[in-house]
Amino acid sequence: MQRTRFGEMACSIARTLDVIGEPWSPLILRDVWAGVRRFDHIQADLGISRKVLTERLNHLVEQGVLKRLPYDARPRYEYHLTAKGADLVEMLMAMARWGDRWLAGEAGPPVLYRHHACGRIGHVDPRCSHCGEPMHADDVDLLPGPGSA
Amino acid sequence: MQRTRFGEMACSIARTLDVIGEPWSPLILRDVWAGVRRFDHIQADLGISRKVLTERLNHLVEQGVLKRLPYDARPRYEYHLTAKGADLVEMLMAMARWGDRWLAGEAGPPVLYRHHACGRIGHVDPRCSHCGEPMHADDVDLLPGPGSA
DNA sequence: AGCCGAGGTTCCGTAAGGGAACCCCGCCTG
DNA sequence: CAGGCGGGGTTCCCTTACGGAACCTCGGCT
Repeated sequence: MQRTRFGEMACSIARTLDVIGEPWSPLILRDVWAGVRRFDHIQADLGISRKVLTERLNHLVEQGVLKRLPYDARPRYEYHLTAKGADLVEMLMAMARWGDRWLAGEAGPPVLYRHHACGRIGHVDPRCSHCGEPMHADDVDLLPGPGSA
Repeated sequence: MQRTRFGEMACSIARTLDVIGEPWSPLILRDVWAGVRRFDHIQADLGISRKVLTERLNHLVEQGVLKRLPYDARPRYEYHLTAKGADLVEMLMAMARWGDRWLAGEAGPPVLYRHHACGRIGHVDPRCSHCGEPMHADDVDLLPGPGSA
């Protein structure tokens, strides 16, 4: 999509959208994260058109978020998260958390997250990187940074 | 955009995308969060077409993420975050954090976040809601939840 | 030799974004 | 009280990008 490119804006949210903001991209990343790594499997899981899936995968690989790895002597490939891509997962978990809170119906959340360190079912909780206290909408002031040209 | 509706999927990420996944929507929310609340101001700030801005604002209001408030005796309106919308800000901060880490150039991040509780410049750090330890891509297992029908 | 299956590519029809012009309506000014 | 202004949209047309289905390719298998 996106006729207007966001990447030129002095805004990290806009720049991030330039990488993963196209339709389907977050869901493709979710699939790869969850272990659905092959073209046909992703296509079947999401019901996305093969054309668009090709475009999205290429873009995500170009952006260094996914890498394409052969898994057979034949030309067969799997897509895996790079370190840059794995770092996006916390954003996906924040999205999932919001959906769980505000959009899950009676049935409850469709997916649960078990934390390795404590073994319990939990969710992400955004904390300040300095003091560890909660960091929500009203807990911050926005200031111009060095790259605010 | 989105010809395919994501809302029916048993996935909180997909459902969240149905609310804020259309092009421009996260940037509109960022603007409102940052205090740019009026139609013409948002339009000028983003360079979005007025038609699309109207559509997005209506959708976000319908979804209960924004509310439309009069600010004058004349028919003049401002858009504000609802509680549901304010809760989305942690997702925006996660996006901004990723852009700051991976896409900011030499100049550094365009925006800094000052945390009220400690007064320092920081960023969001995703922590487990139970044990408070870091919660990144490799720190969780995904399990089917009650709403996984 | 012929088939299969993964991973794409091509083609066409339709819907959604971009841009610019236009409209409405309450106030303000002369 | 006529005309202008400014916020907040709406309308129109053009172009681009998605959706879907068909087709292609290449290695291996029977």
